[in-house]
Formats: sequence, structure tokens, C-alpha cells
Amino acid sequence: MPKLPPLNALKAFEAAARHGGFIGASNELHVTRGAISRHVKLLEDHLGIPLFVRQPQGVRLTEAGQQLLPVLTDAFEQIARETDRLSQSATELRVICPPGTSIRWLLPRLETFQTAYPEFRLKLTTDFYADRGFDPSDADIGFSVTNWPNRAPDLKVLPLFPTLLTPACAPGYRRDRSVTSPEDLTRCELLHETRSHSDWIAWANTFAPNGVDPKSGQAFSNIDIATKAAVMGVGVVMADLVLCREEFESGALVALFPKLVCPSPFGGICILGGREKWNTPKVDAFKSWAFDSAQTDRAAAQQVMASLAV
Amino acid sequence: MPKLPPLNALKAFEAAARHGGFIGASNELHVTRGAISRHVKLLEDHLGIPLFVRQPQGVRLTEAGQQLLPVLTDAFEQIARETDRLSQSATELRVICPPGTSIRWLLPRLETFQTAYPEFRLKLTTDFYADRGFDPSDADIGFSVTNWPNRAPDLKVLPLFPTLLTPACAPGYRRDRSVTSPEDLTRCELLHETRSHSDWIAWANTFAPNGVDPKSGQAFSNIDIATKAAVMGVGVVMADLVLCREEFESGALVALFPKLVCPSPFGGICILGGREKWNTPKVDAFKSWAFDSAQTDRAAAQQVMASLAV
DNA sequence: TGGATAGGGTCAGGTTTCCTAATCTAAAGG
DNA sequence: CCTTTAGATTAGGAAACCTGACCCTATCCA
Repeated sequence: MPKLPPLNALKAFEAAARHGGFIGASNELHVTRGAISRHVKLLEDHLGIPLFVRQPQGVRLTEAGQQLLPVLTDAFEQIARETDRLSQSATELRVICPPGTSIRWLLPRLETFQTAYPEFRLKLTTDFYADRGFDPSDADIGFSVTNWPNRAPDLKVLPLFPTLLTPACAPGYRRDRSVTSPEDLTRCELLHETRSHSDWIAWANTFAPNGVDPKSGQAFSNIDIATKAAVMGVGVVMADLVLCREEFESGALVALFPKLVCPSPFGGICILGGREKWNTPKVDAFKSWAFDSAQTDRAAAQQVMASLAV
Repeated sequence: MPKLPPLNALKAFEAAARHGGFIGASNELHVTRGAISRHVKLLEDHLGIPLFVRQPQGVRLTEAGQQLLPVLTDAFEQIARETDRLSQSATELRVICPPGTSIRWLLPRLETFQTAYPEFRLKLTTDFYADRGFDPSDADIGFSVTNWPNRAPDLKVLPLFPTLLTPACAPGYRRDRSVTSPEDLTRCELLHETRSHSDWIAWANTFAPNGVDPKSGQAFSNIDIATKAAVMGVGVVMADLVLCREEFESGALVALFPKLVCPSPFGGICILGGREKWNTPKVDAFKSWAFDSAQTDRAAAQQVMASLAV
């Protein structure tokens, strides 16, 4: 690799040559004429060959200067194009989030992110991941309902708030079925999300090992629809006390067994990101915003847990 | 024109990425690891995107780094190639010199130039110029026997030593013809250079307006051959007291009229160069060497002129 | 003719950037 | 468990850089 001349001198020369004078270059580079003059001279000394002919009316490129200019312009343009592209991609924040979490948590809060960090352009994909789980090359941030125990070594995880599960239904549904113990659930319609019955399985394992078949009932494409179905009196949904806080507070949903709350074995809602990007400004911004936004959710969860311990 | 990142940081990153580590880069750039580390971080901050994944065993390029590296390598290589080429041409010194001056003055002294300035590779062309005179794009330096009065505005001139003309011949030739006054030259064979009879014309105009026909006699392809012919007793040459000093001192040539010396109306031997290159290191070196080497010639000319004034 | 303008060169002095050298950290290897 | 390796980090001093004021020259224009 042959040695390069001083790069800043090259930049100064390129600008001066392109503008046909030192003043133009000094404006472009926001320095004084003297600075351009010295840079150009330095480069000429380095190469041992004059690049400009100085005349009282201004400078004119020598033959050597004319040969050097297009090479530099081209090289700098290449560099600028690529670095710009990378910078650009540094401000685009791609987030992927499963439908339930997206509808019930992320979407209602997203506007505050854009307000807090207008310099990032957020692109949200609301969808389940493909079978392989979250892939950092698809998005910068992925929401997840599990802490992905040891599953992806290249992924970093930031837990936002825990998932607290308990069966819930509309007040009228409870009245009609007069459910008082887990065994009574056999008389109820269980409402599921299509992809997994794991929430019902987890809860049933803890509180009703023999009293309910977690595979029975109806399935919906995502947990938000299942919850809405419960509100409409279709059946009993395994509700997250945190994510469904609104429905519980308004009375649209009631917990069948307020003391039988099962923390999700997978931990709760968290965000994932590739190790490479985990500490980039855009990901940092999102992490910090998400963690702050989840503060009230963590507090609510803690309150529920405290009330159970009594 | 989009803004460029700090160029030195780009250089540091490029070297680090190419070597796959900061130590390799620090060796190539002759700085410490810390310097590379800071440069890379600066660039990452500037772009807002990490370029390396830091691991205890070393660094690994991120996706962004992998995309940036080839662009930088290519751009720097282009620049290095072109600047190298220009530097190279800065050390090649092309000189063009008419045959007479070349044989009698330049060639015998050339070795001392190479000794004094081994960094320049001198390429000598011994030839007359084409009709248009010396062209700076053909050579960096041109020797001339005239000062080119106001003829080429873009040329710079450095006079080396004056031309002092007087008719001379072999001692035996003078004895045979018993020449004692300019009028006796009509009985002599005049020896000329093919291209121009101006020396004889200039001398005859001054000292023998009616006594000699400057167009008569024999012509030779250059003044050196004409001089050698005179030494051999063929005729009378219009000799330069400076350039033919050796022949006069050894007695091979004698001046027919020692007091009738005519300074060339064109001044004398000088070197020419294009204004653009006149102050480049290589041309400066040659100018300084040539001027110093001509010191004894100027002294000899001065001595001749002083002896005439007595 | 002579002042105004425009382009560049140069220098001292202060600021920014840069590098070094020493000290930390974390992992791997003997 | 100690050594080695590869980077990160920091203070402080060296180098590069820029500014701002001045000079020069040629041209324009009144």
C-alpha cells in the first residue's frame, strides 16, 4: 500500500480545484482562505509538484492538478455516498412486535416516542416472528413475550414488565356460570390465541392440575381478539393483569380467582436486539423510552404481587 | 455535496478493518493502538452506527463495517495510485539541449548533477527544437543559445554565461593564409552550422561590414563538428571563446583577431522552463546546479571582456 | 489617475486535534 | 493461577490546524 498524502490537504485541494479558487473552497469547508492556501501548499510540497498556477486574477490548475482533481472528486464522492447511506440507516429504527403486545401496549404509546426522539424514523412491523424467532438482521428491536431463556446467544434482552396471568371473563359470564373454583372451568369456554396454549397450560399446571383441559375452547388469531371476545361474554380468557389493566379497572373484565395469579414462566414482556446494534444511539433511545414507558406497568405488577402475598 | 466524516478516522478504520484488528492498523500507520481505537470510535459516533463488534479476542466487522470497508479501500487506493504517479513524475527531469551546447558543455558536466541530486532521474534529449521553439510540455528544462527576447511569455529564462564570438582556426591554417585583417577572410574557408549563419553575420556586421561574405563557406550539422573541422585545418570557425576555451588553451585553435570579439546579440547560453514548473524542486535543483556549474564560464567571459577594455 | 475590488500569500498566536504512555478489563491458554 | 492477547480509557503534551490581520498584485471603474 503506497503512502497517502495528508488527507485534509487533499480535501482542501479538491474543493479549491472544483471551485476554481480558494475562496469558493473556504466557503464550502467553512475555513479561511489562508487555511486553504496552506493546505494546498502542503500538498504541493508533499507531491513535489505544483497543482495550481498562481496568477493575480486567481489560480489555474496545472496539468498535474487537472489529472488529480477527477480522481479525488470521484473518491470523495464514493466515500460520502456510502457513509451517508450508513448514517441514514442509523436513524431508521425498525421494530417488530407481536400483534397482542403491539395493539395493547406499543401502539398507544408510540406517539410519545416520536415526540421524544423526532430524529429517528420508526418503522413498525406488527407480526409474529417466523419460526426461527427474532432475527437481528430483520429489525433493530423485537418485542417478545418471553425472555428467550438462553436461546439466542447473539441477542441482548431488556425485560420491560412481568406477565401476570389469571383467568378472566365478562361480569355477566361469571354470574351465569357461577364459577367459584378452578374445577368449575370445565363448564366454561376457554379462549386461546391460535399459536400457543402455553398461558393456559402454565396456569392450569399451577392451580388446577386436574380441573381443566387447557386445550379445549376457541382459538383467535391474537390475544387482543380473544380478550375482546371475553369482554363480549364469549368465554374465559387467560388475561394478563398488566396488559388488561384497563378492562379490569373499568369492570369490563373480572378475575374469576383474584388470588390465583400465575407469573408467566417465560418472564414477561421484553425487547430483544442484536448484540451489534444493542448500544447504538437509536436502539439506546428506544430501550430507554420503552423502559421508562413501562414504569407504571412494572409498578402495577408489583402491586398485584404484593396484594397476593398478604 | 454531502458532508464527509473525519478523513483521518476513515483512514484508521480502513486500516483496522483491513488488518482485522487495531494492532495491525497501528503498525501500518505507525501510531499506538489507543490512537486507532479513538479514531474508530470517533467515526462510529459520527456515523451513529458501530463498525466493529468488540470482543475480548479482538474486533469483528459489523454489517455496516463490512459495507464501508471496500468502498474506503477502493477510494484510498485510487488516490494513492494517482498521487504516487504525480510524485513519480516529479522526480523525472526531462532536459532538451541543442547538440553543440550538449556536446561541449552539458554532457561533460552531467555526472556531477546526478551525484549532487541522485533523487532525480534525468532524461536528456540532445536535439534542436522544432520550429516553434522550446515547448514546456515536451521537457522541464530547455537549453538555448539565445535569451529569446520577449518571444514566449509563458517561459522563464535563466542566463548561464554569455557567448563571445571571434573567428578562429588551427595555428597552421593562420600561418598558411597569413591573415592579418578581417578583409583577409575573403581568402579563407568559413565554417558554419547548417541551421543558421547568424554568428558570422553578427560578427561581420560589427567588424568587417564589407570585407567578408558570411554566407560563403562550408556548413556542418552542428557547431561542434564545425569546430573540429577548424582544428583539423579546414577553415575558420566563428568560435565561442567560452565554449571553446579548452581548444584555445591547448593551442588547437587560435583567434585570428584577439581584439575583435563580438558578444552574441542574443545574449548567450541560458536555460528555459515553463512558468508552471519553474519553481518545482526538480527544476530548482537543475537551475541551481547549472548556474553554479557555469560559474567558471562566466568568470572566463568576464576576463576576456576585461582584457578587451584595456 | 487613483481608489475600490478581488484573489492570493504569509505570519503569529491560540485552539483543536491527535498521539503517547500508562493503567484497566476481559477472555484464552499454558 | 499466572501470563498473554486485544482493546478501552485517561491525562498530558505535541502536532496540526485555523484565524485574523496584514501584504501584494492586477483589474475595474469613475
